[in-house]
Amino acid sequence: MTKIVQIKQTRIQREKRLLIQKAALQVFSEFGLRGATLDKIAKACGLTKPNILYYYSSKDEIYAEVLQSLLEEWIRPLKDISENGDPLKEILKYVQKKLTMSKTKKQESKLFATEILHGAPLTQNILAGSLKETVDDKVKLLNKWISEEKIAPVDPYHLIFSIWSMTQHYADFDVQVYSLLNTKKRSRIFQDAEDFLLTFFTRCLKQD
Amino acid sequence: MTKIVQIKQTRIQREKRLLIQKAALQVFSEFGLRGATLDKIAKACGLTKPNILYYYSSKDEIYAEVLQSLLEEWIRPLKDISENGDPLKEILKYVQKKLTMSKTKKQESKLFATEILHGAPLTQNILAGSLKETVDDKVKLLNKWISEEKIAPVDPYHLIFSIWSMTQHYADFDVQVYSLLNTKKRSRIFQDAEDFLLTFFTRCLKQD
DNA sequence: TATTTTTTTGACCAAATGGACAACTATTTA
DNA sequence: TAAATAGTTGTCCATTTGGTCAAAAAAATA
Repeated sequence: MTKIVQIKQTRIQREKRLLIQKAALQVFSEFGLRGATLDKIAKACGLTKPNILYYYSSKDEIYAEVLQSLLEEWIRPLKDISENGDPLKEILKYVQKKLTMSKTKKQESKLFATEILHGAPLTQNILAGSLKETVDDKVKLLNKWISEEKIAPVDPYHLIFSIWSMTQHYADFDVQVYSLLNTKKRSRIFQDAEDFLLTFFTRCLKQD
Repeated sequence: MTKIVQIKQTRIQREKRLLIQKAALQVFSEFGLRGATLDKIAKACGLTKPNILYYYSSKDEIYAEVLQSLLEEWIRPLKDISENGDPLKEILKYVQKKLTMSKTKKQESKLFATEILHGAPLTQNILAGSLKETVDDKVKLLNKWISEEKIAPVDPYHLIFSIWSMTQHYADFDVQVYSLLNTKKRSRIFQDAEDFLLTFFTRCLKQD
């Protein structure tokens, strides 16, 4: 008796898996892993619960896959900071990219935040692995720029943390941010945020 | 028939309610509202589940009370920014206070973050109410300082957001922060963070 | 078009969980 | 110390929820 392993996905499998992932991202980011239910995901994508379980063997597997595909995307922009560009410009470009992600990938940001907040049970190895590698690499670059007096001296690790926290704040804490701004400022929030952040980091890093 | 309403709490009630609140904070901050179970809370404080429900009528009520008492404490430091002190010093003092809270009140920070992240169902009115009042008040003060040229011009709302996000990051994302730092830097993380933040805000706000 | 394979679903199950309650114990008060 | 009140718990229940399964429907293939 041979076990038959399906290698190639059918068209329907590709479509439905994507559909489920999208719905799952939405539901997980709103309710967290434990607050999300298969029924909610099912409703969100218009499939039945058993049908979802035909494509994924468990809720946890869906979560793991959604998180996995998010993580790669999440780390990527950091890698783009280039040794060759103008140091300050490269950093500001990164800030802008992260801020844009907060605007356009709010669900992803929230899901990531929830995961880390609750101890990163599925992400720890990635944090300590490929993310740490990339961060260490960029820390070296930042230190080089500092020693060459191309940017003002700061702790590069904490500089990176500050970029992450300030930009992601606009996605993760959007409810708070919106609550505190009046209608006028609310409509130009990302514009204002960009102005603020660019000014901020420029003042802090500019070498005079 | 008269309905008897108990006004004064007994000693045991005070003690046990506090015990439950402490345990609940711990469990809620780790698992979120939906991930936390009465059994977990019961175990964490060494009481039985029915016993907990003798003091609180539901899980949601416990959550609401824990969150409520946290919120007041959370907002308070902002109020301490004084019109009378030296502007830059007042702001830096606030940064320091918030950073200290991230160190000593990690659970509170995480619980607050989770609540906001998931739409602040129980907090929205407070955000839009007393917090907004306080923020608006301080925004006025910051604008005054700017117009008097005592600090450099920045958007005061976003300045406040930046303080919140950067300081709270060390509590909420501790797992990530720790994963990325080596042992040596890990042990002086809050020291380094303080140095970084004070330098950062000084460079950004100093009027020359 | 007949056959095989993939996809879908209604009905069902077991475990987890929030909560009720009556009986019992400990504490307070008169 | 007796009566009243407050506190505690074992047991039970209903709902929610992750997941199963066999049978039906749809799609792909020969």
